[in-house]
Amino acid sequence: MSRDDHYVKKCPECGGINLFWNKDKGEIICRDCGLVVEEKMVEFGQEWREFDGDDADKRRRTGAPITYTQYDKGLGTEIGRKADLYGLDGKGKSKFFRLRKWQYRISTAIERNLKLALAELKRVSSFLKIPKSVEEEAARIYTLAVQRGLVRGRSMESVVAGALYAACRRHEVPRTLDELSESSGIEKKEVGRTYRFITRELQISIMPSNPADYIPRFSSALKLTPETQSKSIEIIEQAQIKELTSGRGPTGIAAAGLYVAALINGEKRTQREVADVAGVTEVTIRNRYKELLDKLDLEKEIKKTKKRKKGEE
DNA sequence: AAGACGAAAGTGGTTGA
DNA sequence: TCAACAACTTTCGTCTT
Repeated sequence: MSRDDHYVKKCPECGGINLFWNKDKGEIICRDCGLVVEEKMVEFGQEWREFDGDDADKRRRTGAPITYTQYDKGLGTEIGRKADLYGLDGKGKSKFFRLRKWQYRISTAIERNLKLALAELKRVSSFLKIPKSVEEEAARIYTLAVQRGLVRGRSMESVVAGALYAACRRHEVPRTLDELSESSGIEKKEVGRTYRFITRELQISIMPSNPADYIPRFSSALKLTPETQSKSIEIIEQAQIKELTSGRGPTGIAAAGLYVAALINGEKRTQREVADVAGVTEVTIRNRYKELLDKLDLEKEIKKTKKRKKGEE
């Protein structure tokens, strides 16, 4: 598994192929649109299995997280090469062996943990119908988290949920915290907390999620037509232009946009129904909805469809 | 009777001193 | 570390369809 296989060759934003891999910062940037395609690239091969023998001339990876963002490639202390023994006195040697024993213990513990965690991750992501690529990203994030010892004091499940949430966000196929919470059995608060914690600790930067990303899922859950779906995305885009979206919860905006779009296309859903699939309350939908009506001239359109409906009868 | 509306009080998280 | 603050929720009474 070479590292390159995992990473997109095309910019997901503009489709450009003019990607620039900045090895020092460990990120891939699209030169056409400036999107940071991948950051904090890490080798995710299975090398952690390999440091048992002394013969290996390969890089050891135990314990320390290896990111390309740090000047010394992570904590970077590599224990285990015979060559390192030269010039050590007795004390030095015993220290060497002690450290290596530790390294061994840590590594097997990590391995065990990973096995369990990846099973859990698989379960949750299949429950939520999360794409394979996102699942893999989550696995990477989780692996990093264990290697850094971020799981200590937290349940494995909650870290898995947090990693998944982060992966979904990064791939712009967001799931709500409620959904993660329901499928993993971890409290919503806790999922959010670990999410914030691991993204901060691993320095994974995540764009604020776009309300439009939620539309396809909500829309199909409500059995709305594709026309309504694209209408709602249109509405949300307009809302973003008028800066109605900043600081607001994206799910609320998505819900309100969908609600209005359904109204306009004469596929009315109740606020309750929309609120349920979006995981917000009717009140929030009402507030966003009101703002949308105020700032975007949507009332005309709604009246239009109402009249049209009357005429049909 | 169900849905939509809006006021008021409460919750959890962020921010800035 | 604490208080102010914004967004969102819960609850509840009233209006509309």
